[in-house]
Parts: sequence; C-alpha cells; structure tokens
Amino acid sequence: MSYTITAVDRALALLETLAEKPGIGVTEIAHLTGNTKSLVFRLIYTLERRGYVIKDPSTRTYTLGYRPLYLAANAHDQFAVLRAAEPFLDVLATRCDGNVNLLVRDGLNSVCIAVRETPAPADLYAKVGRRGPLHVGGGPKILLAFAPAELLEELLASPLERFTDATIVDPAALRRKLEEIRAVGANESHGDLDPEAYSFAAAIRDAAGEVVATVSIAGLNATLTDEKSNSYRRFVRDTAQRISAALGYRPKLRAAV
Amino acid sequence: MSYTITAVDRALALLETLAEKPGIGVTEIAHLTGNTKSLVFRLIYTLERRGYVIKDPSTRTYTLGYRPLYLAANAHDQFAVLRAAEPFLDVLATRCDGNVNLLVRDGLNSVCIAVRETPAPADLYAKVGRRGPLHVGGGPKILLAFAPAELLEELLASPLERFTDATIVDPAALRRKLEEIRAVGANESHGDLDPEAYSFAAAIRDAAGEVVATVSIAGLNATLTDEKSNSYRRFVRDTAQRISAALGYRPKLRAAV
DNA sequence: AACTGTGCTTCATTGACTGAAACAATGACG
DNA sequence: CGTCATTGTTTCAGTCAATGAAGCACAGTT
Repeated sequence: MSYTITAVDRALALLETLAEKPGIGVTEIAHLTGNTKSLVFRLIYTLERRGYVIKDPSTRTYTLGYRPLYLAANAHDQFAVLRAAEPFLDVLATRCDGNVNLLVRDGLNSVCIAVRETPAPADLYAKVGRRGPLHVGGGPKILLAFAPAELLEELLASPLERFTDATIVDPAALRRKLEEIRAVGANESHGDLDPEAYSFAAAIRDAAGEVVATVSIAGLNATLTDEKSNSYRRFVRDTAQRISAALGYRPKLRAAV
Repeated sequence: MSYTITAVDRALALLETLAEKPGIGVTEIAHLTGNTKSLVFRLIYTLERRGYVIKDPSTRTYTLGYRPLYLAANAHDQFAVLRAAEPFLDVLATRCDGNVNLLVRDGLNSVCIAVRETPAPADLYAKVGRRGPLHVGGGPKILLAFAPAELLEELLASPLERFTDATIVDPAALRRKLEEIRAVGANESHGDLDPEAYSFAAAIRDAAGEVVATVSIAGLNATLTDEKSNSYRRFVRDTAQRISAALGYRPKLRAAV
C-alpha cells in the first residue's frame, strides 16, 4: 500500500459503494466494504459533515450528497473537451438510434465522461465513469492508437484479455490495427467486446493536435443496416471534426501535389 | 472535532481547493490548505490512485480527475428533481435574460444544484454547489417556508445576518413572510442579498406533495422592467408547475364551493 | 413484553498518520 | 555552462489519532 493513506482510501471506497447502492444504512455499508460498523459510522459522519453524503434521519439510510456535484461542476469547467462536446453530442443523439459516448483515456483505461442514451437499447452500455480496457471497442482502440508508445508496451506486457471471438488478442495484429487507426483517425468494431454490439468511433483532437477523446455511436447489431452503417460512420467523423474545431484544432494542410 | 476523522477531512478539503484552483502543485496546495508538503503529497497520491485527481507529469501540477464525474452521475440519478428539471430549465433560460437557478435545501443552507447562465450578466451569481443562507433571496426563503418547523426555530436561535437594508432580520417579520410564501407557493426578492439584484422563485413539489426544490430567475435590477417582472413571475411559476408534474405531483383539488 | 436488529457511544491499544529534515530533480539565471 | 533556488519525493521516528471490541439505547416485529 506504499504511500496511500488508508483512512482516505476507505472513505473514497465508501463513497463509491454508496454511489452504486444508494439508500443503505451503516451495517450494510460495513458489510459491503468489509469494515467494522464503528469505522463506517465515523467515516460517513465526516463525509456527511462535508456534504458528500446525506442522511435520511427517518430511515437512517444514506445517499450521496450535493458536494460531488460541485466537484464535478468544477471538473467540468476544466475539461474543455466535455464542455465543447456536449452540444454536438446532443445533436448526434437525435440523428441516430444508438448510444452516443464520449471517452477519454486515463492511464491504462478508457473512461466514459458523457453519454447520450437513446430510448431504444437497454442501458447495458456505458455509464458516466465507467472504465474499460483499451484494446477492445471502437473508441478505446483509438485512444490506444494515439497514446504514448511506452503505454502500448506496458499494456502488451501482460496478455490481452479475450472477450469474444472477435477480440484482438495477438499483439502483432493489434499493432497493425492501431497503425491503421492512426492513418484514418477513426475506427469501428463489431462484436469484439459484446458479441451483439457494434461501435463507430472517431478521434477528437485539441488545439495542439493531440487526440484527447473519442466520440462513438454504439448499438446492437440486430438493429444495424448497411444504410445506417454508412451514415453513422459519416456522422461520427463529422461530429468529431466539429468538436475538434471547437477546441481550436486546425487540420494541417497537406502540401498540394 | 468530535467524530470526524481528520485524514479524510483534510483529503476532502484538498479536493475542494483543487476544484477552486486547478492546475497547482504540491507546495501551493500545502500553502493553501495549511498542511505540510509531505502530507499533501501523500493525500494527493491516494486521491490520484483512485482517479479523483490527475497529475500532469510534465508540469507536475494537479487537476480534478474523472471519478467525481462518476459520483455526480450517480448522485444525479437519485436526484430525481435535477433530472426532471433540466429540460425545463433549458427552456426557461431561452425565455429570459436572467440566470436560472435550481436550489435545494441541505440542513440550514440552500445549495445550488443547477444553473443556466445567460450571456448578459456576470457570473457573480450562483455556481453549482454554492451554498447560502435560507433567510435571504427568492428561492431560499421558499425552502425555509416549507422546511420542518423545528428547523426554523433552530435558525432563529442565532440572529439573522444582515446583508443589505432590505434583508429581513426581525424574526417576527420573517415568520409573517414565510406564512405568506406558504400561501402562494412563490416568492420574489429585491435586493435583500445583493442590493442590485432581483430574484423570482417558485416551489417545486414531488409526488408526495413535499416542496423539494425551487426554480428562480435572478438578475440585475437595472435590467428589470415592469413588463419583464410580470412575465418572469409567470414563467417561473409555470416551469415550477411543469417540473412538479414531471415528478408526479398532482395538485389537490379544492372542494368546489 | 421479550427480542432481534439497528445506529450510536465509549474506551484502550497499537499502528498509522504526520512533521521535520534530508534528498533528487528540475528549471532559472547569470 | 555552472550555480542556485525551488519543486517534488523519500526517509524516519514519535505520538496522536484511527481503529476494533464491546456495550448501550432505541425502534420495529412477533
């Protein structure tokens, strides 16, 4: 546990279990987090005093409080991407019947920072905060393709987890795929994470030209037609370009031949 | 400090200073929070490992991470009000040139949980997470009016803070005002917090008939006309009713006379 | 009314948190 | 190019605070 300070770590874990299961009491939290009741009581007491959790005095249960919203609102400010992207995600969502996701990379994971759900598919899919591997799915592979070279090596140090028959688990094959993605700045995947799902994704670049996020449309294969594929492929690239532009990205002009 | 566990408390304080001042380093945080460098280093290390802060290795500065977004997204789910209100706030914002705010009560404070800013006024006003007293402003007084009776007594146990000439600091006068608010379910204030600002607010009720939040429009007196006053008063009540309806509130039918 | 469970409180112990100080790494400046 | 100042990082030891065990008060249930 090197440098981590355990009390803080436990408090954060508590917050997260409360995020997953709101409306539970001290004993249940204690059970879920594997701590004693008294410890949980004190942790939650300090969290409550700061507004991170709220106690319902009648039922003596706890839920997340309003302070996380404050943090998120401020995080939101600094995440230029999210801010810039949201209006475009809204538009994109109205134009297709898949889920629209905005992903960024954090270390060796992809993190979903925005979702627009369309009424049709179940919410089996992404939720804000959901983390996933980088070697599967339409968006994550883009993030991996444009990540620092060392990171890929670090990832390849351990074997790639297989999710379906279509999952790329061969390092060489993955490298080729990433090369291809770098060339086109977009990617699509069909059933490499969930066998029944597709995903069309495109890279978002900031003013410095760095790939900072991806937009994607994801849905069930069963609902996908050739016609849709073509338009989604186009839509997703289009929105990625618009968001990039909003971030100040100016595509380099190639020397005319 | 009774039950609070200090390590956790300090960690949360650190998160919040980072929310206010993103992009600072260890020493500056240490300075701002009044802790030693080594402590800050360890706190931030554990926060980083859990994704609450992100370190920029090149500049060695820290910003909020993606995990708060996850918490907020889950808090969002349980806050039916926020979810129900957002579309209506959007509409309201397009119809007026003041700031639109959604407030809830947390203990003896009002907390802003959503804002729609209009380009015109400065953002002196509310931000998400902003806390304020309950006895001033259009919205807070509504929250106070419908809070449990004990709470008002608790509030009146200490003298009411005066902000401007228009602030109600006399307990008896406040009680009368609250009575009036309970009768109409709406409220407006002119310069009782900020001498130059107005606020029109209305109560939002949930399916059980409880007042759970308020919507308000706030702006500068200088920009207010009689005509606007009338329409804002109407707009704000209207949206409060719509949000209440979305939450499942059915107004009780009075026995016809 | 006895009982099972809950949240809450107290208390003693030890182990974790903390501050001070040394170290390394980075950048500023002449 | 070398010196200096400042930053982040690490080490270490003392003590204070975090912790678990046990006991209390209260509510709901049968």
